[in-house]
Amino acid sequence: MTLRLYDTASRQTREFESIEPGRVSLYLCGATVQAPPHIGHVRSAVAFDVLSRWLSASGYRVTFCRNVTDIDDKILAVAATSGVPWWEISQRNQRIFESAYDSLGCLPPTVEPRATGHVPEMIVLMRRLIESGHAYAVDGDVYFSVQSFPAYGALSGQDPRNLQQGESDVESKRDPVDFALWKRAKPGEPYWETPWGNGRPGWHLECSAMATKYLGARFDIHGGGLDLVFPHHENEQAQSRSVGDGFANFWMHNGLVTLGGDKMSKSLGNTLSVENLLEQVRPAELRYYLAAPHYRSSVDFTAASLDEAATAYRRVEGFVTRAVELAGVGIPTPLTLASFPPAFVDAMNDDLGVPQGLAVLHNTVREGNAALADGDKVRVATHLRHVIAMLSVLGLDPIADGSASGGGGDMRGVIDALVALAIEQRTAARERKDYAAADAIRDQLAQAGIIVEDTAAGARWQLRRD
RNA sequence: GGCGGAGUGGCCGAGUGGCUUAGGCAAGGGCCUGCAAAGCCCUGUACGCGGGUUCGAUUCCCGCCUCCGCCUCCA
Repeated sequence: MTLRLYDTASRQTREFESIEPGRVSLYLCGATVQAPPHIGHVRSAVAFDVLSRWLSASGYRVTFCRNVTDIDDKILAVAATSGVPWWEISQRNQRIFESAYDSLGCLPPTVEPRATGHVPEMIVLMRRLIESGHAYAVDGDVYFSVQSFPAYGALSGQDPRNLQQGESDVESKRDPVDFALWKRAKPGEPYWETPWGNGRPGWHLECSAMATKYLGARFDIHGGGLDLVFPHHENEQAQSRSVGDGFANFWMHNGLVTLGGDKMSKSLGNTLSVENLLEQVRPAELRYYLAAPHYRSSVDFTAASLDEAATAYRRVEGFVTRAVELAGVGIPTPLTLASFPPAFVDAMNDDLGVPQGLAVLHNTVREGNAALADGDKVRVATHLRHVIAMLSVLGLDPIADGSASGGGGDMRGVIDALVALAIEQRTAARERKDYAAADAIRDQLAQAGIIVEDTAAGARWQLRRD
């Protein structure tokens, strides 16, 4: 089976064929850096990171562009109320976003353009739009004329005539459904010079300009959260296609994270910050939680389901830890489709069927654990390779996390020696059947956060993970 | 009002016109263990409601109920 992906525009799962053989161009709407990331932001990042990893494993060279919206109304509003310059707000939050992406194992995009760095490209696009009659300038504002583009609404299934009232400051628009490409600067606001006056980029325009600059007039996949389909993506497509650019071939949208059934968003004030969640679980556990449900389904966050995901991940991690102890780590090779169990490949090729893929993963772990119990090194190694490959596509790597070596970081050597001493005494106690003494040692170690387990090959230990 | 999505066993979460009817978590039983832990084995027959099509529907069709998203900034 070859890769099939759900395309929002055609409302069906279609066979994926890249425009250029062996290469995939992917654009993802990143964040408006008005505040630190919440769990919904990173869910989107994780979903498209998995896509990007799967495309790579499938043999494509992926050019991944994820933008940063570093100027917009919200950022200016934060700046105004806090007294901090807008560029400091953007830059600070962008750094926090990047460190969140990083800690969750999202590979850095090929390019991460910022809106304010691409004003010349936006001016070029606006000029093309105005000259072709698809846009008009009024007193420094520039608007897109929706009526000039008959295909408007095709992506989202919206009929412009049925839209409820649009933006409030409509007096200068020719038609209420027209949207701003460029916004005139109000007194005291930052601005860039254009032939139509001083102002700043509209949100929709910047994505068209940046996607086209880095990926070309026509590219393979455009992604984002489901809440961006209308109006943002509809508008991007209208801007680019009305001047003859092919724009995105596939539109992919991840489902939203809800809290108590309601969408999590800044405007509702019900966000859960990544920072906060990472106080409750380790990054890999949060990553597992976010990656496990299908990317298009919505996820209703509860602390219990996050916990459950963490437990499930530890089961997999436990296998990797024990398997590495027995079989060692093989030399890492680049992933190809041959690196995975065929059932996993089928699952992923079917619109990134991570849930079914996880079923394969857990079955492989169970077989691996059985092989471990048999002390069958060859079978253990085979299953370990598969498990590591599957985890890698999901952006999870217990070995690099240090978990597979029991944790402890730089102090590992010291701790190892100390614990070995205690375990030696406990083993001696067990041999003379002084179980009270043996259990006392185990309890004391447990209080120090060290879990001791007896196995056929002797006692092993690891740091408690909670 | 318009457009779209969802309701699955105690919970999370896939999927399918019938075939061994995912997977995880939790629970109970068993094996292993000095006892644990981890692991392995076994158990659990669910698909919002009402009709219809069919030999047979959770899966298709119709109606209904409930919930969510978008139509304004939003991953």
